[in-house]
Amino acid sequence: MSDAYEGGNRLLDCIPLAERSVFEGALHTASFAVRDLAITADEPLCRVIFPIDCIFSIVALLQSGATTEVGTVGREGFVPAEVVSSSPLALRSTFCQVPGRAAVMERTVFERALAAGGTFAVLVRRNASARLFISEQLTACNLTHGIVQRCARWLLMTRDRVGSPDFPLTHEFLAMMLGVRRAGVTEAAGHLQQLGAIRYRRGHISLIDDALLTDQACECYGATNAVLEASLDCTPPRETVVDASGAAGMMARMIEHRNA
Amino acid sequence: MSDAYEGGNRLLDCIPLAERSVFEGALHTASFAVRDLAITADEPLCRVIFPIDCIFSIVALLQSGATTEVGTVGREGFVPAEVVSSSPLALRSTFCQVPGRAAVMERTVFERALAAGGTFAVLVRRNASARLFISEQLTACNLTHGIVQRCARWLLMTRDRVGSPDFPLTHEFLAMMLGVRRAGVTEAAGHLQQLGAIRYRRGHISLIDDALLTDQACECYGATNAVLEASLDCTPPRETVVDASGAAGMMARMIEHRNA
DNA sequence: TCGCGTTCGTACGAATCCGTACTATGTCCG
DNA sequence: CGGACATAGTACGGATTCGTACGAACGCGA
Repeated sequence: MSDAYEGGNRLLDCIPLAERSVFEGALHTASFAVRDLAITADEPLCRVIFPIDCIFSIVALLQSGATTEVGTVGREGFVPAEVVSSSPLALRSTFCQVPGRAAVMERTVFERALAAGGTFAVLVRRNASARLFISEQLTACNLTHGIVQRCARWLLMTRDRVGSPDFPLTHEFLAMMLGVRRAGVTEAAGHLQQLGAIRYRRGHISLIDDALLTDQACECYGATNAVLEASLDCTPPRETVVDASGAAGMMARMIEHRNA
Repeated sequence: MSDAYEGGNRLLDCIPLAERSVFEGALHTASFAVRDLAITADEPLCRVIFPIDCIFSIVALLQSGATTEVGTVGREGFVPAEVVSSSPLALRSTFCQVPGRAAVMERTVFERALAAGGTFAVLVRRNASARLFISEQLTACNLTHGIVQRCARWLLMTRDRVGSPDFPLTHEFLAMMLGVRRAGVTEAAGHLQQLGAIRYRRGHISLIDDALLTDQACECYGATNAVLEASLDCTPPRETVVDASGAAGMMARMIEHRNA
C-alpha cells in the first residue's frame, strides 16, 4: 500500500537515474479502487499522482448534475495538471476509473523537483501542454463526431493507458464518460460488436480487432496520441511534435478564406 | 505598426515595473486584421503575442474540413500557450477574430523572462493552467448545452475580452466559432434579440441587456471567467482560485455514487 | 439452488440540430 | 442610381440523440 516506487509510470521512467535523487525516497505507491476520489476540486492540492497501471478521469460537474469526463490520465502523465502553476487549490475533481497502483509524491517535493529544472521539469511542462492540446481536440470532437466514433476513440485511448485490450467497463460508466445516455452506449457498443471490433460481456470489454476499431474511431484518437507520444519522447535533444490535424491544409484554407 | 509597448495587456501590466527590464525594448506592438493567421500549426514557434485590444481564436481543423474554435485569447493572456513547454513547433493555428493591436515578443526573450522566474513566470504559468481549465469546461459545454446557451456564452466572453458591448460579428463567423450551422446562429441570435438581450444589425452586434443575456448563457461563462480573473490576481501573496462549478456538490455526488 | 440486484437490450415519441436551398435586405461601389 | 455582393431570414425533410421506460439475462450471495 505504501511501497517505494519501482517504475511503471512512463513519465517518471524517462527521468535519468542521476536526476532522480531529487525525489528519492519521497515517492510511494498507493492503490486506487474504482470511483476513488483522488483529487477534490476546491480543496488544497497537496499531492501529485503518477499512475502506474490505473487510470484517472478528470471530470466537470455541471449545474444540471451531470458529470462529464474532460480529461483522462494514465501511466503517461500525472494529475492534477494545475500543480505546475502553483495553484494552492485543485481546480477539478479527479477519480479512479480503472483500478490499480500509482506513485504518489508530496506537492512540496514536486515543486522542488520542478524548480530544479532538468528533464523532470521539461517532461512535466510538455505533458501539461499535451493535456491542453488533447482537451482542445476533445472540445472539437464532442461537437463534430457521433457517439460511435467517440465511443471507439475512448476505448482505444483507454486501452493504450491501461496497457491491455481487455478491461472492466460498464455501459453506464462509459455513458457518464462520454456525456451521453446509457442506452446510447449500448447501441454504439452493439454496433461495434456486430462489426467484430469488440466483445462485451457484462461489465467487461475486450478489443479484438484494432484495425476495425480504429476505422470506426474518429481522427481525434490519432491526433491526441501523436502529441502525447511526442511529449514523452526524450531521446533526441530537440523533439519534434507532430500535429496530426494537418496544419498545412489549415493555412491554405485560412488564406483562401481571407482572400475570398 | 512597430511602436514600443505602452500597456494594455492585462497580464503584462501585472508585472512589477522593476521586473520589466527583462524584456525592455524587446516588446513591440503590431496590428492584426480579421482572419490574419497569427500562428500556424506545425511551423516554428518564434514569437509570443500578447493581445491589447484584439482577440485571437485557437482553432482545430478536422478531417471533414470543418474548423472549430477550441480557445479564445484576448488582453487577459497570450498565444500560443505551448510556448511554456518549449515546444519548437506551434501545435495549433491561431488567427485574429477581432482586429486590433497586440504586443509581440520574440520567443527567445519570452523564454529568458520565464527562466528568470518572478511574477512573469507565475502569471504565465497560471494563465496556461487557466487555459486548460477553460478548454475542459468547453469540452463539457459542447456536450451538454444548446446553441442558444453557447451563443450567449460566447458573446459574453467576447465582450469581456474586447472590452466593449459592441463589436463587429457576422452569423457566418459565429457559426464557425461555435461549430454549428450558420442558420442555427440566425435562429439563436433571433431568439436572443426577441428577448431584448442583444441587437443585431448586419455584421454588427450590441449587447444591450447583461442580465437577460447572462440568464440565457450557460454556467460555463461564469465558471471560466472566475478562473481567468483569479489567474490574473496578483495582489495577495497567495491567490485563491475559485472553481465556480461547485466541487463540494461534486464530492458529495461521488461519495454517494460510490456508496450506492 | 434460488432470489435479487446489476447490467444490458430494446422501444418510441419528442426535441434538437443538420443539410440544403431559396429569398430578402443591407451595403458597397461603379 | 443601380448592379453586385455580402449578410441575414426562413423553410423542410432527415438524421441523431434524448428522455424514459420496460423487460431480459447474467452473476453474486444467502
